[in-house]
Amino acid sequence: MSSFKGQMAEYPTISIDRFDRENLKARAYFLSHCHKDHMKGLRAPALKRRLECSLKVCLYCSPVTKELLLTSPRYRFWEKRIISIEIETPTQIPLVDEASGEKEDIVVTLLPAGHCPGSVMFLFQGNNGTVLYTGDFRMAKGEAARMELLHSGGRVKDIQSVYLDTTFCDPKFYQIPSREECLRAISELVRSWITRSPYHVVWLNCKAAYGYEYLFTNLSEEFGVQIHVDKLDMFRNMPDILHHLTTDRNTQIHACRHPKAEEYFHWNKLPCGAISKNRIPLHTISIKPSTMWFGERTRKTNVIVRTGESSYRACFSFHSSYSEIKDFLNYICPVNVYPNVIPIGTTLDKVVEILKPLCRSSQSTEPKYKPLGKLKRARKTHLDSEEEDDLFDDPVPLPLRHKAPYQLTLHPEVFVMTATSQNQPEQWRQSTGYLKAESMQTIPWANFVDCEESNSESEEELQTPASSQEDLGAVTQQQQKADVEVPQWEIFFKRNDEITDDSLENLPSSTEAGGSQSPKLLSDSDGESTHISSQNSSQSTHISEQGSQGWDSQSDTVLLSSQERNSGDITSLNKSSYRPKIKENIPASQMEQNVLCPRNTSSDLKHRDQNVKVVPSVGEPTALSSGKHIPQEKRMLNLSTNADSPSSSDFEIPSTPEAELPKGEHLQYLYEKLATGENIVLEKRKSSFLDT
DNA sequence: GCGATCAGCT
DNA sequence: CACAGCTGATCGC
Repeated sequence: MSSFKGQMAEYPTISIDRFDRENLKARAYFLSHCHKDHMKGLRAPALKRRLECSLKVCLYCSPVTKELLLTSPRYRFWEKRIISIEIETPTQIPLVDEASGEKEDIVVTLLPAGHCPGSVMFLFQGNNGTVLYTGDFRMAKGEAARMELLHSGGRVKDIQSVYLDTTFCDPKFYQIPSREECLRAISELVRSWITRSPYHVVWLNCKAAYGYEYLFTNLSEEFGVQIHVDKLDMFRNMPDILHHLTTDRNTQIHACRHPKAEEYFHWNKLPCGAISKNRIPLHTISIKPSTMWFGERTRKTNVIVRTGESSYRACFSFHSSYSEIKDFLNYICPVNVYPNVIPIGTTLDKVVEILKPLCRSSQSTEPKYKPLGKLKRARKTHLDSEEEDDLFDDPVPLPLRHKAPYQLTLHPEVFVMTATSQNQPEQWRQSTGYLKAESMQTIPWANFVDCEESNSESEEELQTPASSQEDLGAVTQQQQKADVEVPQWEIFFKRNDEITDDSLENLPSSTEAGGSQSPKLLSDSDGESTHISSQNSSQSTHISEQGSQGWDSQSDTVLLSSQERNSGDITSLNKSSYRPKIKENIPASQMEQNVLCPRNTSSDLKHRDQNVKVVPSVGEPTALSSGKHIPQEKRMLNLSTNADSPSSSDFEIPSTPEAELPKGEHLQYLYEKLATGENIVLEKRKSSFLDT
């Protein structure tokens, strides 16, 4: 639960994720995602009054967050005051004190946070330095290195402070199984059940919160059935989610809810009341997504745990694990870090004690070595100087700014005038790291999941199902093709530890992985659940059978490697495909928007290499960022036919660092590619614009 | 009646 | 396991 008070030391005139008390006088508001604990005061009378008395104060958030927020009537009054900002698009925002007229500008960039639909981190750049507010986030190891806008001139930006999601910043949460690992396990459990008969149904016992959508969409995609939910109104403009959901109870996968759901389930009744189909009783299992973790010295265990005859708990986390948090912070290496969350059972001091050593101030004055090239951290950089670095002044060839961001200036008054078009963006960039199952499997040898799950009921499905192997093959090909077309520039950001970790050496061959070496993902635990968090006894019984097998029998490092091995998957998962789209509606306001949003800021900010002199139209800003340049008509076709959203991966997003580790010759090849990468990328960019 | 807060429960 | 959020009780306006 966030204990962030809303204000950052560097920019106290803006408020983020808190809207009460001192935040009532903020010059601008920011909402990182649509979870209630980040919306405190957002619909309180005090803020409502503030809004009525002010002409300029606005709320800034991602397009998806805006849509979700405005779905609720209680927040409708914000409608004219919300300005959505495209992901990864540095945007200048005026901060005006309406009493004095005093004004300063700040540039904000929204970065996908992987927490729930629409969730973002905010990167602020202004006169008081660059700061990053993470909101709630889940980022896999190595993922920060692939966020282009965290970099400048080939290096990590000089970030003064990070306001960090420390929900799991405790060594006991050392590892949380990767998203795709969990998804795969759940998927296999679902498969093992619903393929038995049309009367075998699964109830996903999810909490009332955004964040499970990628589970729904992936299961729906995989099994070709829609997920039954209570409400889908909020997704009406996000076909990629909407098409996987239904309010029709006649489906084999349910995620509906009811206050007495548990009681219902006890009587074999679904929360929606369904109990039979064609007068034949349903056979139901429940799967409850829960956070499971593994301490540093805890052996890996199952991702799915059986908690009753028909009840399962499946690993699922919206937040980064301890090691993911540390990896992230270590990479960013800010001067200061401020925890947003003090997990119960720990203290601010303890959290800071963990995090401080990863910050610059506590490290040697020598710049930290990063394989990327030399660091130029020593110098205090401001917006200007920071962005002025020559693209090629580093020893290693540097990538282009592939995602050359647009720079917009948003003025509230402009927004009001363009509210109509703002409300109907035609294509959204999903701000969360959502994924399709296929997209996880980008690298052939990274694909064996260290864990296969088997239904304890009987069938030992240790082998990767044929279907997923086929998927894998297809994706792999695609990815390899992408590798050729797109410089995998992030390899230059690869850290030493990533390269030298044991993920390569210990990576089982595919046959190994598919065979006896696969640990179980599932275990019976009827009633007890301590085996997951504890490092002891009861767990070891589950582990022991794994302990005699291959890498699982190795020590802690191997345990960790299972996570690392998968982290790349996470990335591709996060980045690749989940892009809810707003239905197309590109009105004349497109032009209007171009007129109303003068691109007058690039010069101010000297984002030299990011300085694209085109303002995206409201409806079509992301052809570039989504890495696709499908003619508009085609895209519309896509929308109207199938949500089979172009599992379009971000063309510039590589897959896993671990998975991606190229062999020597491949590396050489990539370097060569990089040298010529500019043209490729520029062409893509241009064609994107042309498409609009 | 509404909001804020807290306990209880998932 | 913790999370996110609901319900219901209580209190104050």
